[in-house]
Amino acid sequence: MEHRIERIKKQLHAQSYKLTPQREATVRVLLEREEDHLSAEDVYLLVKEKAPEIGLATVYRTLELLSELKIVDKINFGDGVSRYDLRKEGATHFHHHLVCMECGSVEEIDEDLLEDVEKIVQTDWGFKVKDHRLTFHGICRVCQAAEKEEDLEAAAVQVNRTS
Amino acid sequence: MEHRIERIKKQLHAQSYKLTPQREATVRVLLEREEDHLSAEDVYLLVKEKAPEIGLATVYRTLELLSELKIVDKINFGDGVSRYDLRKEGATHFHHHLVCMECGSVEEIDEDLLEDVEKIVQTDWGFKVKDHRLTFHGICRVCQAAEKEEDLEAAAVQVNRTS
DNA sequence: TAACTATTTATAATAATTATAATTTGACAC
DNA sequence: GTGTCAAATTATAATTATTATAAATAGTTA
Repeated sequence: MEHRIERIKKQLHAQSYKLTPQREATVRVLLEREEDHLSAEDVYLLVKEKAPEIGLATVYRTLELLSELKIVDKINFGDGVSRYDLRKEGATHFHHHLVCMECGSVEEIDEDLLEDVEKIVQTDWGFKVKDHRLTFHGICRVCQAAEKEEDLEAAAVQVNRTS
Repeated sequence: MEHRIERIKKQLHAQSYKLTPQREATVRVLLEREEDHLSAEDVYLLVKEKAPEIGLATVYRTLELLSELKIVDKINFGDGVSRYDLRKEGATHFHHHLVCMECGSVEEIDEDLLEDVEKIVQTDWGFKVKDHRLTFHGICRVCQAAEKEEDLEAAAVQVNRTS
């Protein structure tokens, strides 16, 4: 944790930004909740626990700054709120997401998976790829199991009826 | 054009929705500007030219409806506005986008390209993929050429100076 | 024609985000 | 240490996109 804070501090200093207490508190929240996909509001509420005097605008500005420095990625899953996602250390690309259409859960995929596709885009479309956003919408493992369960129960009812 | 309107009319009727004059005007705008990625506001302004009495809320509702019926796809390029993109006739998947970080242009890719990746996601993550959103951010062909141009000019200045 | 439902309009409300002005903080010169 | 300055923050207002509400309209069926 401290190590990553240090690294981020250096990244900020490299662009002559400071790691103010407010910014540090924000980064800490992001590190602690790395698995989640927090909205600015979410971050604000969590940061307030550490630094109650912080303002919402500061959180927005901090997230914007971290986003410009590619420390976090800003992503939108179509619910009208921007969410902020820490980039893994050393990752050159943004990771992918699996959004469940049933339960709304969001899973991350760190593997690249797009190397071949990006090559095709570069050669066939002449587009120099710098970054990507890939999100799959579908049914997660858990909800698939639940559906199967329901189907079995429905089938059982059928059998009871006809027998 | 008329043929596609007819098809959309049928798709609406199949779910017992009607193709009202307002809805038809909206669909016509989307068809005419198929290459663009219009926001609700953009659509509203264009529809107003055909049907000046239409209300913004109706446009929103219509786009929402078309989106539910998978006639259009709602997409967000990170500028805080939802954009609406007609699905190609018969397309089962949403097409991909190339967003230029220099000039902001948006190009479309109709090829699927993700078949292999989706297979991997299904088998390795147990996630049943229903749809996807893939956007590449980078430099388009035109801006790359412009950059090369600039580099050449800069080099020429160097040569003039040192000679 | 009357009754009913879906749709639309006009407007208000909400929610997310950004801008503004005043204040605070921290670094550096003296 | 004190004064000065720029950057950052706070509190608040403003803006923007979107959604909700109530009344009016249109189209359909009995």
